Amino acid sequence: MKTLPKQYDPSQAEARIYADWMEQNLFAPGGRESAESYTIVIPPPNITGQLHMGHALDGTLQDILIRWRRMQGYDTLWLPGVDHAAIATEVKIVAEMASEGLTKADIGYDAFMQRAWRWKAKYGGRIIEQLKKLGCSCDWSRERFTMDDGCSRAVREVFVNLYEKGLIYRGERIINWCPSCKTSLSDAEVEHEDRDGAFWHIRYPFADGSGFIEVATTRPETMLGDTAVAVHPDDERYRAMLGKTLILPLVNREIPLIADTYVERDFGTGAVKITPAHDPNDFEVGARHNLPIIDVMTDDGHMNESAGEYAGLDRYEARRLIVKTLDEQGFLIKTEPMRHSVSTCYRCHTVVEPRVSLQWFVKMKPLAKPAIEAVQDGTIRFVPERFEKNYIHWMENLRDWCVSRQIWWGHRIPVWYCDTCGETLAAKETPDCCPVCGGALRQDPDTLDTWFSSALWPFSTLGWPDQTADLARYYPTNTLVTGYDIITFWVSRMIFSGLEHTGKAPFRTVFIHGLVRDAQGRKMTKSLGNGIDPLEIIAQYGADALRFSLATGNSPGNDMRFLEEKVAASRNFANKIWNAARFILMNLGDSDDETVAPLPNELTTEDAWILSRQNSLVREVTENLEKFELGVAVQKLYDFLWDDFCDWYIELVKPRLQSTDEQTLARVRAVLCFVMRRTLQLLHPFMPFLTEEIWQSLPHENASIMLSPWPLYDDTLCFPKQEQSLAKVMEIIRAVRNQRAERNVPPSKKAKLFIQTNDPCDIAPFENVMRRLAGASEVACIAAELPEAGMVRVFAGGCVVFIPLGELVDLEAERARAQKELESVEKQLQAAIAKLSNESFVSKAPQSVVDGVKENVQKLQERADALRGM
RNA sequence: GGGAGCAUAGCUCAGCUGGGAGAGCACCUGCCUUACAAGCAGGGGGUCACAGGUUCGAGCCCUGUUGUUCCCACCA
Repeated sequence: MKTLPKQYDPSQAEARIYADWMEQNLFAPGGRESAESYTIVIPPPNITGQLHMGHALDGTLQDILIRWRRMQGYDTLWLPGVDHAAIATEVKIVAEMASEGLTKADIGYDAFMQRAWRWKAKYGGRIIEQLKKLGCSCDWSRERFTMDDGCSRAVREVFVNLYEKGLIYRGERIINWCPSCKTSLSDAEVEHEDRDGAFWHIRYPFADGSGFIEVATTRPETMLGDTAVAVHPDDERYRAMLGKTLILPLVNREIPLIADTYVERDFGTGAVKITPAHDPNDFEVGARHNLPIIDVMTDDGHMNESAGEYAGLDRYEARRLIVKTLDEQGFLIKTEPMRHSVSTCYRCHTVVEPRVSLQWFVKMKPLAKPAIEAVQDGTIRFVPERFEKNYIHWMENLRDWCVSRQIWWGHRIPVWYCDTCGETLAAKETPDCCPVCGGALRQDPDTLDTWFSSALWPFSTLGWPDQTADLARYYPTNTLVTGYDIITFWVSRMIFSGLEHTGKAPFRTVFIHGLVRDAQGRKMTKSLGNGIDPLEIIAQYGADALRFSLATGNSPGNDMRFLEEKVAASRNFANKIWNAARFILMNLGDSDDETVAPLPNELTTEDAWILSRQNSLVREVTENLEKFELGVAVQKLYDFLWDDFCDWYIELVKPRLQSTDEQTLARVRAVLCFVMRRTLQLLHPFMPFLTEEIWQSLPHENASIMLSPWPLYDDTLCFPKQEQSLAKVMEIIRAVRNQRAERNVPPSKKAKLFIQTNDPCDIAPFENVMRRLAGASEVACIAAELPEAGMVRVFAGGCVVFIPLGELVDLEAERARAQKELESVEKQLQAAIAKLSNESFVSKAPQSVVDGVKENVQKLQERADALRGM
């Protein structure tokens, strides 16, 4: 006889089991040529640090899906990898260098890149190890990196293709500039937050001395770059002044007063200073009016030489000084406090500075159209559906995508310039010399937005642009699992990229989950220091417990709070299953160790009951998984295992396990093992380690539970009649327990049970069970009511149960209790009768509902009659 | 300025296409009943935010209100 320790110890089991899976190469697809494929590509974690709880959730959900599909027989591929996370990583490396007193300029490009690759090796590797600890069954042989050779090739291919189609262009535009990261950002990479600021009203005098015009601004330092003031053409207040010239205070530059419909008459003073170099709207106004563009800032947020005496000052210092000077010179009219939106960098949260510069852009309109259609026509489906609206709205309002970045860590833009003849060349392979004049070439120094390569992830990782076997087999992928926070960054770009470059949508379903928050509902962030390390949780409670608690009570698209108590509860659940397995093992005969016994031909009521319940469970869990209702599925598994199987079935079966009859024993053992095995299979995607560990201990056919087939609903295991019978028995036991507990009857004190029933055959086989579970000394089925007084009388399962509890029975109290119960029953009865006498209810409600009420009336009636008899 | 989510037991949350208000934790009572005290049995606790509406019937559908969170948006 095998035995297991009393408590499940994940820390000793998990590493061993994972190593075993790897040894047997169970994660890689293949060997199922005739099967349909099922593919998930991992949202590649950034190499900036380590796994956080969000990754743990993301990984758990993917692993549940992939393990389930694998057991269903699909040829499953879960393709892992990590993302170079251009800006984020560069910022980290620069910070690390700063702590050593070094800068990028100090060490130069090559040394910096070496350092970055070392960083990648270290942190990329760490993240992979963490995913393994979680139990993720990725095909590690296909692990990819967004900057590996294959992905880099795909990036060049895409860039050049887009360039040749005219969908990528270089132009001088106003873009978002992060003065801290010193690079351009795309619109998506800018966050907006409301901050308290001020609205400064400034006097701009006319050159001819005929007074002044009042402008209001939140960023006075940009006035140094003003090249006009604009008013609305129909604004009566200013119409007469149009065409006049103003003198820009502090700078003494002459600038025109122009008219443009962009100006809102009701806002501020109705007169707007126009700074084409530092405001996107002003840039457009400037373009319409041919205004000069005067850039007054440097790339790190300081004032440049065009700022005259303010040159060299930080932009905020310059702001203070300018306001002060304006005030001193009488130009400042007033300062009103104003809360307004400022744009910040999504990586470092520095206030972004709009800036005119030469950048590469992807033309979005033509790419967005098919990407919108693919979602509208259902080619791609979001779960939950509501995110489709988000996505479509965003795609419909896209501006061109600024893809060039002024940082080193990333994909170099595959464009070369010939300084000799001025040729610009976009090429997939690095050219030797200018194809036009043979002169020397200089590659564009910029790199690409990190999302440019992530956008290609579903196909670049499968070998594209080559038509590889993997690409043919596993692309398009099936399910993309990710958080709603990167729909715009990533999901949308994968969709239009997939459609444009492969002609196919990259995935069928986008399964969206929410954020994992802390116990107070706050986002877990480094600055708050409220992050919880998944590895510590795993070390303490086990990966299964973590996975289980992340899956439980989590509904698609909704945020969840992380509570350690929940993990503890999951750990308890794991231990519960462990002990159920222990119990089964203890009761197996020596010969049962290795052989899987078939289900017996003859089933007892409780056998049929548990098999039937489980059969329903199989159907429901499968349906829930198909609908991505993972949280519902896992709850059902919990309820079945703990309540039905442990609390009832195992208890019901204990008397039979005392039997000395080999056949009886064999039958119970077979059912126990069968149910346990099948439930483990259903649970395996959620708790892979524990289920494998137990699977190995029990008689089993497949070498690993991973190789076992997903259970199927089985018509021959459906026993509604036995389910009903057992429900009746359970109800009786519960009612008796309740009465005993209410009266504080000590467990040692047994009492005889008289059960008045029309179907004694349903009850008789459970005499032993009732002795154990209901404190019965013996059980007698009777046909008619017992005339004797001094008994507790309860109604349960359509029966009346009489319990002689001797001196514990207080007749008066019994009568009072009966009276109270009668009142309640009559109330219910009246409500039910009223329902039935409602003509429209009877005619309009479904028959099954009406029948249910009728049945209920019958029961209540019987019960009321009996109660009146007391 | 648009759009979305959430509001259910003391806490954290489930609740699929309308018909029984639920789970875990916490709380109270009694149990070391030879699988499990990380356990067993029993129990208390909810006008399902508010107000209308649709329906035989609403936590669920519709409208509005309040509170809250988030996304999008170039009003200086």
